[in-house]
Parts: sequence; structure tokens; C-alpha cells
Amino acid sequence: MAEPVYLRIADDIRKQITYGLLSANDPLSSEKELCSKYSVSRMTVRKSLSILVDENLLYSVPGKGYFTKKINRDKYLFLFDELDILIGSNKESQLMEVEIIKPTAELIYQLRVSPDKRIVVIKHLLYSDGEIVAYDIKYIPYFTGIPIVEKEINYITFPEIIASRTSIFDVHRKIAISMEIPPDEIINLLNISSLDPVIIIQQHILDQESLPIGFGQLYCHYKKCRIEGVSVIGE
Amino acid sequence: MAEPVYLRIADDIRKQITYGLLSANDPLSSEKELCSKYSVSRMTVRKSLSILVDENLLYSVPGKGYFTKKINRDKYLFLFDELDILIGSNKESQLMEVEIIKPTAELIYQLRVSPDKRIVVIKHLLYSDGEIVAYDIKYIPYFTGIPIVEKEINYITFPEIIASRTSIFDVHRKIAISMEIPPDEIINLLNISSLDPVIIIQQHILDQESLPIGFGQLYCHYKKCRIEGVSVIGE
DNA sequence: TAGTGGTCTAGACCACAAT
DNA sequence: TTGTGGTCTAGACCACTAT
Repeated sequence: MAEPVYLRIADDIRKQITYGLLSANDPLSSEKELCSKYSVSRMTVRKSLSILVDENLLYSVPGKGYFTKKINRDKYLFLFDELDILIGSNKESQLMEVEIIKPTAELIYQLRVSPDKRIVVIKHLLYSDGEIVAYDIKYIPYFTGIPIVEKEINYITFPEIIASRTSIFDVHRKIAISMEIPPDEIINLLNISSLDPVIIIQQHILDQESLPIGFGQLYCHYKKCRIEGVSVIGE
Repeated sequence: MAEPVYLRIADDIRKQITYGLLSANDPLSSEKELCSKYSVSRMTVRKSLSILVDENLLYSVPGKGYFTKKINRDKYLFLFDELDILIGSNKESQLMEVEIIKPTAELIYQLRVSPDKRIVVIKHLLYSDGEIVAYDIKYIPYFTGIPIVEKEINYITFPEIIASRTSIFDVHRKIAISMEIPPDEIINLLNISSLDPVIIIQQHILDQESLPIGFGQLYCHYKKCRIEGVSVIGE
């Protein structure tokens, strides 16, 4: 078998969408009609259609049929890793400090906690070619079992710390990249001028109900950071 | 039917992976064995397994079986739109200039073209709340049929311009975010201090063979840009 | 040779849409 | 009532892997 039948059918339908024979929200022929048209069984047609649904070119409505989707190609898939985004060859992360604090006003807001809740703070310094280029700070509401011993923390990722409380599949993350002139503490740590902005990468870790269970900020020297991604076809 | 059988089976296998009963690269029971275990047909088992393959928890090797995958949760999906990333409420894009030039040394490198090839340059200014906050410049090697009339260009996206030459499904994009102190031309346009870095979002549009067919750079005022994304489970 | 996943057929019943 | 997609069964043949 050179090319599976279901791929040939998927290609055929994809072309009809691509070349504009079908436009947004146009109904497709029914599965049964496509079975006759291509002389295949329903399962084969469904396999073809499922590929196009995965590609976000089609959606189906039970009892009605399949419809074409509007295309938006403005989604990028980014590989985001604290060390990967740093420019340089010798990169390493060093645990700086672990402490337990009472939440500031911002943390009360960001983590939706009460003022008397204790917060675990984990600070890292990130080095590139021997220089400090970034400072990372993570906040997690205290819970029994959370690792607070430095040795334990140094080798696990932010989601892993939190996953010790819940299943790793029940959390998702949001990220935001922006720039600001940082507070003095960061200016000193990164050894930059008081007028230089830094790149801030803000991470929110959320549970299934989208309630925050962790919050982190990475401050990075503006010359030492580069974030890369590739496009995906999306809704 | 409250919950389809294939979802119940997928959940069951997912739990075994999540809770560490199966670790990376462990072989799974064969489809046939799973059919017996859950008393369902092969198609139902395959549907369950295909979900887990889509979730990047499993991979299959023809003739051998299914195996569990190492999890990496460091991929983010970003919605990237030139106007969406600007901070502000009233945002608009204005075509500034279209011209045809001979390529500079950088363009010869970025677009892999010969020095005598003509390049179409499209410049936009991006406004937020009435202020110029970003400057966008796109380079596309000239080809017959490329829109160079201002009216035509103003309302189509970068990939769409290029897709007029090839199918939109044959192109993919790479993006990189970094910061730099920009050249004087940009300093003047954005009306910033000569010491302020800007956010540079670099876009490469590539064809099926990963050869460049378009190159663009967006220079954005560092205070006026914020890029957001959500995590996905990846390989 | 036996076992595996990949592909495919020809049916079936269900819940839901449109009429 | 008819047509639709969603789910599911019980087979089949193929290419590939391991022995």
C-alpha cells in the first residue's frame, strides 16, 4: 500500500477547502455520501474526517454534519525552558534561597489566597557563561508535603513541585512575556543600569478549575534572552 | 451512554502512566490483550490508544507494540497576532510604504537570494491608543502576481501574501522574540530614547523544504508589548 | 512462524437535528 | 420519520518484528 486510502481522501477534501471551493462554515457532504463518492467504508471516511478535524479545518455537529472552519494561522508553538531561552553556551541554574513568607498584596491577588496563608518562595539565579543573566522567583501556597529542603528543590521543575500535591495532568499553565524596568533588588542582582528594562516571563500554574496554585516570575537581562517558536495551524 | 467506553479505557491507562505504574518506554499490553481485559472490540481499544498517542503519552511501533513516553510539559501555545500583543484598547495597523529594493547583505542571507533578485518591502506602523508603538517590516522576494498595490496589501496577512504564490498549507513559520537597542531609524519612528531597547519579533516564512520565502521584523516599544500563551503537553 | 500494529469492510444501535 | 454523526462489534488482510 503506497498511501493509505484515508490519507488520499483527506488530501482531496483538504484541497477543496484550501483552494476555496469550500469556504468558512460551509457544510460538507455527509459521511454516507462520502462513502459512496470514494467507494469506501464509513470507518475510512471517518478516519479522513478526523484528520481534518484534528487539523482544525473541520468541525462536526452531531445530527447535522461536518462544516468547514475559518482558518487562523497565528498560533505558535513555543518550546519554553528557563535555560533554553538564555543566549550563551554554558548555562546553569543555581538555587539561591527558599523561604516561607506571608503573602504580599500582589501574591494575595495572584494566588487568590487569604492573607494568613503561608507562601513558599523559591529563588534561583540563572547563569550564562559564568555571568548572572536572569533571576527566577516562584511562589507556591504552603501545603504539607511540599519540598522545602534545598536539595529536593534543586532538581525538579515548577510543575513537578506542584504535581506532588495533585496529578500533573490536572494542571495547566499560562505564560506571559513582557518588559519592564525592574525593582531595585533585581537591578542589583542582574547588575544592570537602573534604566534598563528586563524581560519578564510570568507563569501561572492553574488547576482544573483554573484556580491558581502557583505563580512565578523570571527576570532576564534583555540582551541574554531569545524565545523561539514554530507556527501551527489553529482555529 | 453516560461516558463512552473508549474514554473510560483511556482514563484507566492514563492513570497507570500518571501514577507511575508505567514509566518511560515501558511496553504496554498489546491491543489484543487490552481487548480481552476490557471485553471490547479492537476498534474501541484503538480509539482509546489513539487518544493517548495524541496526548503524547504513548507511541506505537508497528510490529512491536505501544510504549509509554517521557513527559515534557515545557511547550507553550502562543496566540500571536501583531495587534493582539500590543497593550492598549484602540489598536490599529497602518500601511506606511511599499517599495521594491535590491537586497542588502542581511536579506541575501535571510532570504537566501542572489544579489540581483528584487525584494518587495512592506512597512507598517502599529498604533495603540493613538500613539505609534510598533514598526513592522516585511521582505518578500519579488514574484509575478505579488500584490504591490497599497490597497491590496492593507488587509491581508503576511502568510496570505505569500500563499498567493503557493498553497498556504505548504508554508510554515518560525518566530523568535528578543530585545535589542534598535537602529536610529526605528528610534526616531517609535520616538524612544536612544538607550531604550525594543522587543524584536522576527518571523521567517518557510516552504516545505524549509527554504525561506519571506522574512519580517516587528519592532515594538518595550512597554507596549505583552505576549501570552498556554501550556500544552508535548513530547 | 507467530505476534504486533496499520488499514479496511460491512454491518449495528444510539442520541440528536430537521421535517 | 428520516438523516446525521457518535459509538461499537466481529471479522479481514497487510507489513513488519521477533524467534
